[in-house]
Amino acid sequence: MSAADRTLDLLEAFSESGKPLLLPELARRLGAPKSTCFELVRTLQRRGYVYSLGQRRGFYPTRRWLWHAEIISANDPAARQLDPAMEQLRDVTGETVIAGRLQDNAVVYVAVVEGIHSIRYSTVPGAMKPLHSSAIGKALLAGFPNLADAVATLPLQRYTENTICDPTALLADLERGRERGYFTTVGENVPEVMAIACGAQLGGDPIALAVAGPIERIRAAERTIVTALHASAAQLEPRA
Amino acid sequence: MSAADRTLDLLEAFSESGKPLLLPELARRLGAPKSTCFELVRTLQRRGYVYSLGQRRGFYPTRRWLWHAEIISANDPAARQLDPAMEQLRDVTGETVIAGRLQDNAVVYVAVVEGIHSIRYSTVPGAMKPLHSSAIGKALLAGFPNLADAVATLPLQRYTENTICDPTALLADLERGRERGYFTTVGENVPEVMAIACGAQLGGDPIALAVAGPIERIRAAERTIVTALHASAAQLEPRA
DNA sequence: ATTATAAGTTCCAAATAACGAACCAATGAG
DNA sequence: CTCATTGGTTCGTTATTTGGAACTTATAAT
Repeated sequence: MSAADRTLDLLEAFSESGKPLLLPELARRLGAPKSTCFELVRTLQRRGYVYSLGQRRGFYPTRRWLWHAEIISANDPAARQLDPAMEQLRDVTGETVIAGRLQDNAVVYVAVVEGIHSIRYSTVPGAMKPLHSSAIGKALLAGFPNLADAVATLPLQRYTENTICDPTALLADLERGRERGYFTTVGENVPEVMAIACGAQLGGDPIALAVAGPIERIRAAERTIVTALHASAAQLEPRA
Repeated sequence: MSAADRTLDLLEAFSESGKPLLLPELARRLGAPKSTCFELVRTLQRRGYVYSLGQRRGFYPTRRWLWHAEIISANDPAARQLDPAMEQLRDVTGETVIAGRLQDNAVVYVAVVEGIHSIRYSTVPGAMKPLHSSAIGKALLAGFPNLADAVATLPLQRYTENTICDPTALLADLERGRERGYFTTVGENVPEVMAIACGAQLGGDPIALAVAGPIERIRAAERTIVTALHASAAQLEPRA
């Protein structure tokens, strides 16, 4: 395993633990020997990305990560493309708009623009959702070439009474989505929440856009939302 | 050079460029062969930390960095130690309080608590200052074992008419600071701004605390500020 | 004080990633 | 349409890093 992976593992380990870690504990979390972690920590320390709390009091990442990450995020060209499209979508629908992409057999929300209603679907960038019970997940799944195989390997865990846990039913649902050009979840992941999604391209990578909110409001505006979604998706990749 | 270093180099390269980079350009910035960068980018892409803008349109880091960095920074125990001490210092002095550490022959502000006056020294965490013209820089310099050599290698760039650009004069100033236990700048970096700083330890790493504001106010309160600074510095490292 | 425990550090053989060159493919110019 | 340019990708050898065990040092308990 590469040291780059190790570095990311370390970042995630501290992000998850939320507290300083001692070398053996870090080693346990990274699944690496102490000596390897030692070397890694030493490198990051030399570069000012990790500091020591003192002898036997553990290590912790510095704000240098945040510093660079903020600058990078502020200049993110994807966000520059995405944000206008998503804000327009929010303005047309009034509902929360989400962009998601695939990551390790799950959906990760890469951008969120919250709706205008006080009762609205509320979430954060970075949140992760299962593929089979989120509208974005379905839209992304539908892009798979060998769909049946993909579906067969998914856990299809149940989240609500509406969750589709049967592979055949899920395939049918996806097929229906493909035909009409959009995908929905109706309380399949979070009760009371309905979302409509369609696939899009962001710089070659497949993503999906979704509009989410209370079931009644979304269902009532389904036509409008679908039209707006398709327009936004098309707007994102004008040259594809 | 380790892949961990390479990963940090990449983060910094994107932070500095502020725009997507093509593989050859990235390789140039990292000082590494294309193939190495390719492998690195591929790894980061697989982990969701970098995305491709599309064929020949370059790569860019995702918000996943920000996501983790924010969580980590929110739980930073150094900030937890530092913030109370700095807030207390702010309450006693009424002025802006800064904590800084060394980074690549410069001071970087790691934490800032702004003062209560409407006319006050105002800055942000992450700001960088030269060693020879900032109070924090002087306090950190004074911790160097071979001080004369260190001073000799510094550029000593002029910022204001008060900036000390002569190595001998700077050494004398530092020596005076060592004797009395605190360091000052009086309009040497920013006109009208005076700061008083002293060294401290934060988990073994040397840092410095400073109180900064308009020259007259700081000078008038010099005694009070120095006492409060020493108390805070001692409070930070109770067991050193 | 003494000892036990566990963190931090070093070392060397074995595994792995880095490097450079060569190759493929997409864009843009003529 | 063809060709030149250049970004992206692969491959095998070389050099590094990794990983286990052994060692040192600091804390905690007796």
